[in-house]
Amino acid sequence: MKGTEALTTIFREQGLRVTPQRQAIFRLLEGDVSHPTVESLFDRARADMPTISLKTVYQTVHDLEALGEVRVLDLGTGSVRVDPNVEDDHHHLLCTTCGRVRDVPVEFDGLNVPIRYRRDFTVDDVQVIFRGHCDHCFDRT
Amino acid sequence: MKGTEALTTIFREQGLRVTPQRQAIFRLLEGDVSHPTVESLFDRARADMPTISLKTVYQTVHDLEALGEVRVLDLGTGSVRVDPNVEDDHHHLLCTTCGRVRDVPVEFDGLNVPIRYRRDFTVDDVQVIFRGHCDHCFDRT
DNA sequence: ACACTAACAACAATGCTTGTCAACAAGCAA
DNA sequence: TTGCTTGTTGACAAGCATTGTTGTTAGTGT
Ligand SMILES: [Mn+2]
Ligand SMILES: [Mn+2]
Ligand SMILES: [Zn+2]
Ligand SMILES: [Zn+2]
Repeated sequence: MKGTEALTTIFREQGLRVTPQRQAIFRLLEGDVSHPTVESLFDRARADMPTISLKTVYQTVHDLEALGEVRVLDLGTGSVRVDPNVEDDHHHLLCTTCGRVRDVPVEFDGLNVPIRYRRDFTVDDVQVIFRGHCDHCFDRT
Repeated sequence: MKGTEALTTIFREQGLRVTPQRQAIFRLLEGDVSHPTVESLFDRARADMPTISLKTVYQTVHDLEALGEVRVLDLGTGSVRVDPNVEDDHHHLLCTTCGRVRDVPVEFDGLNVPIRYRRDFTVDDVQVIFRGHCDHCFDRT
């Protein structure tokens, strides 16, 4: 994801307005590697802006997604995760106990559909989810 | 997934009761490769049993899942899919337009987390989703 | 400063899934 | 068979994440 100033320019170019709410969300997302839920962004934004609404956070996240500045991930945890890392092609490690998400770079080759199963189908995107437990949660079993 | 008679035995062994509703669902799932939603199972079951409730279908699907007879997949389509194919280790091809799901056998090697990213983490399961479009939907673009 | 209109907060509504509970029926033993 | 025990059913309400609605506010280009 680009920086706040760059995003400001991009938003204006698209006819989108840059509000204090949106700037707050830009700042929260910049460099965040935690893959936060929208709700958690909302909670953190509310610390500074008590009147910001959840809808506004959703709205801004979707706008960022439409501009390719974030990716919205559904890892099957019930709520969606926002990933500002769109620069590196990567997959995800998910702790099914605490819900923490970690990036995994794409280092394995050969991840594609065998040709005979590709028949009648065009693949646009591959999502890989490694599910398991981080050591912190593993110890507490 | 095992056959209806085998499932009947297994359910009774577990202290679960085998009702006409459950047998109807067993029959619907047997050999179904469409990865149906619970709602679609419900609709089909209702054809024969007009009074069956959606809750009952969810209940039975979850019981089957607990016994390892089906897998419940969340492919990010809004509702969950039921997969009676637990015999073959496989991944999925999803058409993001029509929602159709197809199996893809695991033929690629090397699908694992690079060692240095595996640190502090134990991987239990890998889910791969290939998203794209089937030819039928591709033509209508 | 002005006018135009996107974005805001508040609130209601949606869609999928689960909780509650009284009536029911499957399974088992006598 | 018969009756008892207990899991299951169906109807309805509730939960949770996300989106729709709406009158009002405020960002933007002029
Ligand atoms: Mn990521
Ligand atoms: Mn499958
Ligand atoms: Zn954990
Ligand atoms: Zn399709």
